[in-house]
Amino acid sequence: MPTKYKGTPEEVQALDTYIKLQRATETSMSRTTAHLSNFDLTTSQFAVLEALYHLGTLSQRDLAEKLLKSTGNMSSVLKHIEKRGLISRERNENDNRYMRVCITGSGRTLIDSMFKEHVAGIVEEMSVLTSEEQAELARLCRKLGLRET
Amino acid sequence: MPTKYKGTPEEVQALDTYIKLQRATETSMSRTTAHLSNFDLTTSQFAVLEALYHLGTLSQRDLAEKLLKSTGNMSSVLKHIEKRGLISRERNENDNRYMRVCITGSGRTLIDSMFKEHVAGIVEEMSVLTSEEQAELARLCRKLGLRET
DNA sequence: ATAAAATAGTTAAACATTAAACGATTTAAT
DNA sequence: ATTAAATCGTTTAATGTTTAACTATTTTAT
Repeated sequence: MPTKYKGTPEEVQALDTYIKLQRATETSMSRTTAHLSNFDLTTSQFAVLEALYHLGTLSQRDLAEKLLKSTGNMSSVLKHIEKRGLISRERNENDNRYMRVCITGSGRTLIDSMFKEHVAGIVEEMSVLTSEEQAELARLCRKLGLRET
Repeated sequence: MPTKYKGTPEEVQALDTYIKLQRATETSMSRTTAHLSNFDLTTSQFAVLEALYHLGTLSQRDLAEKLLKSTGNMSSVLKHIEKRGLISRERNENDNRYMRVCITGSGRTLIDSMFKEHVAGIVEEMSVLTSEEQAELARLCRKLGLRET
């Protein structure tokens, strides 16, 4: 998907890499999250449940930081999965500003029932790349995302 | 950001690569589109304008395919930038099902005024990678996105 | 101790996004 | 020619998302 933009070779390469990164990520994420609708989960809801499942109780602030989302977004997403009984919330007794967000038994059961399938989809998605290519892609992403060595 | 998941080495590497790809893309896209708010443009609105600017008149269906979005989404995004006078729409005379979406003079002027800055931001973002690294990242993304050699 | 600053979470407004139902138009099948 | 199927765009419902204003709580400065 080379851009139509006429620029210096440096600009053309940066734009080309940029758009390919964007497209590949979009399509990869789309393919690997399509099955979530079978469990009536949105990608955001799944991300929250998965974080709580693997990391344990977190505050909404910590969740927002882990997931790169705003606190307002957390309020909204948590409201839905709380209503469905997949998570529970209570005030932190030591500091009443904080909420302690926990995954419930029901939420844990749901993740238990589908996480293997989820991982299998990701392994399948990544299997077009060799182990060495995956390592190199991870390295380049780390360098790009952190903007540091 | 290695996952907590205990799996086979293949699973661990796939998950690690997957999450790094997702995070790097999110942060890169976030950094390179932050300036759009200076022009009262959302990323979706900018994507539409940029496509029309560089590709010329397109139908809403074609726009949706280029941008990997639904036709319902196109209806919504186009409504906003049409109201603002940045694009115009008319029915295709040969086939009345189609809309012909054009960027207006006003829309063109807006993109003219900020596209160089946009490109500069992307070049700056990508500049943490050498030219060879960018080429390799593009290659890996192409392979991953298309799921073909 | 008290006032100011900082922090956590909620809410509202605005826009994005999709799926599904829908109406309008065109094409294909017979 | 008529019917059936396909295609394009719109709308609605539901959810996601951010920013900014807001409340409540805690911490800091004096």
